[in-house]
Amino acid sequence: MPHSLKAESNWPSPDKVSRWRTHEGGRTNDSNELAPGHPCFGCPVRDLAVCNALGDDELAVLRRCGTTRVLAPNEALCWEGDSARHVYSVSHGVLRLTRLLPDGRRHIAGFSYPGDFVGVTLEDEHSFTIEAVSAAKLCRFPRARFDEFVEVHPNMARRLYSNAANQLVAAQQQMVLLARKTAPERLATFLLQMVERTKQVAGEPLRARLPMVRIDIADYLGIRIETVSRELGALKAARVIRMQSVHDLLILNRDQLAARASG
Amino acid sequence: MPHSLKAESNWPSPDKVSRWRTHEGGRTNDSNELAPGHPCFGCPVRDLAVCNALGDDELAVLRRCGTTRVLAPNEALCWEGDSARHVYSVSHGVLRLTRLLPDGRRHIAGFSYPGDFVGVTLEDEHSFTIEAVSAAKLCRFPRARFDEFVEVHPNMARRLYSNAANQLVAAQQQMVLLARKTAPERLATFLLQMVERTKQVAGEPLRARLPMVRIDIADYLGIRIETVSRELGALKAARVIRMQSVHDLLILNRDQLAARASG
DNA sequence: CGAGCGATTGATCGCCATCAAAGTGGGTGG
DNA sequence: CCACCCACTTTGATGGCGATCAATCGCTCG
Repeated sequence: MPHSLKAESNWPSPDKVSRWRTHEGGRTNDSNELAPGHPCFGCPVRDLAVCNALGDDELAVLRRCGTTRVLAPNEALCWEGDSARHVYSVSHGVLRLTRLLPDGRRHIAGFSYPGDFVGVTLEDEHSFTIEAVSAAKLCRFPRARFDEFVEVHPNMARRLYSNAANQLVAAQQQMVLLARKTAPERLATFLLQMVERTKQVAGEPLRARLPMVRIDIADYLGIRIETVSRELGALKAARVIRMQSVHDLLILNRDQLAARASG
Repeated sequence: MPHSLKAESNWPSPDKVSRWRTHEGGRTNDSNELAPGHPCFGCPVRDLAVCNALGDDELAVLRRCGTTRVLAPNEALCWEGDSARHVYSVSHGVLRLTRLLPDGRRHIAGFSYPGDFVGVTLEDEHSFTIEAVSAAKLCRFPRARFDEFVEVHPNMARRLYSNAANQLVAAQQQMVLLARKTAPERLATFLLQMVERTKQVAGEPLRARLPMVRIDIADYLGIRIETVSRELGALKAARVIRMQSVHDLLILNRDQLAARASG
């Protein structure tokens, strides 16, 4: 593991990994095929993403062309304009997809979580700079090999299509937000999205984990960092949220949050 | 032809249609299969869209389940939330895909031109209200039949995927515009898009046809109608454009327009 | 303990929205 | 054929939201 990762503890210990695997119903016999040193050993997204669409035999084929890539926070996976020679599947951590205008104005098209594809494109070049928000780990596939694989496995092709369609739906949602919502509405909408992406514990209050820094939120919502702060402050003052820490919110009143999001 | 179409002259006369067909290289023998009364007779987008990905035999199969639908200006093809029972391919005219916030704020996700698919979704419901900007004509396919067809024709599946990928790229472009560009930049960017979609005549000055009304432009760009007018006025004053009519612009200085679009 | 970065809070400014009032032109009916 | 009408567009005056500029806070790390 490269030294660029600040804390070893960011990664699951081996026995944690084992627990995850046994929690995933159905495919346990397949763990027998994997040596602990194999790149896919203990991958927590076995039942998400790429792998979900595949039978064990198909997966074995795909595995052979995949390697892993580890990113430290803020480390780039690729730059906008790089030739698109690989596709990736996120297994740990969160990434951001950013794009710059010539004068440096920045936009974040989205955040990618474990189970998401990144770097998939029909173009020759990556259209985004992809960076780690938090320490991240990915499966990397050479594009040529991946394309061949898709060609032979209709399930994977369907999966890719459905992935593109879902991303399109999300992008259309976001366009409405950017075109027509006010700053408070943007923040509320964003927090609801983050609630969805945060693992909740039954019986405990609703939480929203914000793995990214304030400027990432601002560049995602098309506002400024000061506005993000002020609107969070307003939600706090209105007792809609409470801040456990800068990256960790409690949602005290989800209905109120939804009302402020305007659809 | 329904009376809702104001002017018969909006549609190509039969001999015009014939000229178009002979302009399309390659598939002329296939015209023998079509009686003049057939819905696909003389379709000017035979080599675009759906049909392009298919051989003549495949196309014949698809044809059997397609009918045509004609729309008067501002007539709706479907409403946001309607169950998505059909998919369409635009053959004439321009459509707009709109979405409303609960309080009536409107956003236009995009405009669809001849050759474009519309109404294609993986959801059960249409996610947009689709309306005619100008008098329009479409090929309509029952979704169930269309899905079956796609299932059996990998070329069509690839075509659909590529279509989704392209729409995604366009949506990502538009998000940057909405998140980070100023009003003058938005207008300039939009005009460049319209130049691309306008058929140019070699040797004549560059033109941009704007089939939609000002409020559609505003709702597409996330600004107000008055701002659209003012920025068009500014471009006119700067001798970057000239207005032949409200819907028809001459581009006097494309480089200047590109400079004002900021990428 | 101090340095430095990110977050917050405060003060002011400017772009674009909003409100208001013509101007324009295509279509209709007299 | 002309005059009116109505919808769309343009232009003008004002205001507000969020950007910008500026200062402070507070946490993490050396």
